[in-house]
Amino acid sequence: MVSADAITRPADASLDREGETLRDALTELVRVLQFRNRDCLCDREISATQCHALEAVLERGPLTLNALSAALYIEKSTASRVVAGLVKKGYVAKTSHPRDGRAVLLHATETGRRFCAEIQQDLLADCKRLLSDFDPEIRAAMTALISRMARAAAARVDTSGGACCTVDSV
Amino acid sequence: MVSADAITRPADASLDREGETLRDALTELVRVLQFRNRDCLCDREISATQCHALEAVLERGPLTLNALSAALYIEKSTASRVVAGLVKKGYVAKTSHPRDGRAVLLHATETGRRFCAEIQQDLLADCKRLLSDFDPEIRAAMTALISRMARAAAARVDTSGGACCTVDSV
DNA sequence: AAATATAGTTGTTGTTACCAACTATATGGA
DNA sequence: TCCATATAGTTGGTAACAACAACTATATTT
Repeated sequence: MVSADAITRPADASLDREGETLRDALTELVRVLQFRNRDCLCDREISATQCHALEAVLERGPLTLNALSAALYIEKSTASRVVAGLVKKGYVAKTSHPRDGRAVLLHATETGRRFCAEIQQDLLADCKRLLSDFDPEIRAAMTALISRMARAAAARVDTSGGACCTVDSV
Repeated sequence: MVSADAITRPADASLDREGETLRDALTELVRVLQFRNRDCLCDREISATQCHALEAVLERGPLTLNALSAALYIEKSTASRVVAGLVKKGYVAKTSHPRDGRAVLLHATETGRRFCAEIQQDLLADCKRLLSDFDPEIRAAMTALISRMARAAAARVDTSGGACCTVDSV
């Protein structure tokens, strides 16, 4: 359906069409995944943001709060409270920074590590189910590309402190 | 549903690996897009959810509140308040349902339509910029995949009105 | 040593989202 | 017909998330 036709057409037309498809699909996907995350996580009494924070702490080693807030694109005050929740649940521990008395270093606890692994396992199963519909070669290319897309999208985001514009509520 | 042994999977290891990549990329993508949406929309003093609701009303014609909440996977009370915001801003109008005195029909106003088109245009530009980095054939495959993924993910979500903790799909 | 900058915390507000309780209309059965 | 039950939306209450602002405590620079 897309193969020969798309190539003979002007690149612009297919880009337009694909852009629309992508936009709509991404909109829907984000919405669905938000929902799925809520659904999957609330069982375990952890929120999506807390889960992201836990993952970030695990993946990127000991982190300061500032680094975490940058990684999640959220304000440091939000990060502070999210982390407070994780600490209360025993998934994350704070230690003081060896070289900076103001700063805090966040570590995942062993419980936190196991807990996160469980969740990751579930999400992995979900992703594998999704992927298993596709041919192996295509699958590999596509995952690589989505990954690249995520990075590209991330790169374009202005992470300057999660600053928004005027939040003038109507 | 097809049981695992009914299908011969030649590349289980690669599926594992790709599943992980996909999971991580999706996590990041969702986060980035949430942020982008916030950032892009707050300019215009509309929230992501309100925007989704407006889109849904536009795309699916006159909708009842129940239908809207199903489309967005949110509780009807949430939908009610989100719509209240849109009505206050003049983007959506309520009319009474011709055949059901309890129900309400939601229409987008002309202002709402134009407003949504603007936003969609911006997001489209964004998606096109993203896509333009890739080769046309790959691009097409990628959009198709994301589109399909969104549908697949949506299909697996329990849309029974935003109910939480109904994880049967693991 | 004083001024300035930075890391986190806390106060406050607004949105989103849930569940529960409620009102008003519809529908089905006795 | 009339009452019971179901359904469509709204409102109350609560909690999480996320923003900005103001604050404390430590670092750094002048």
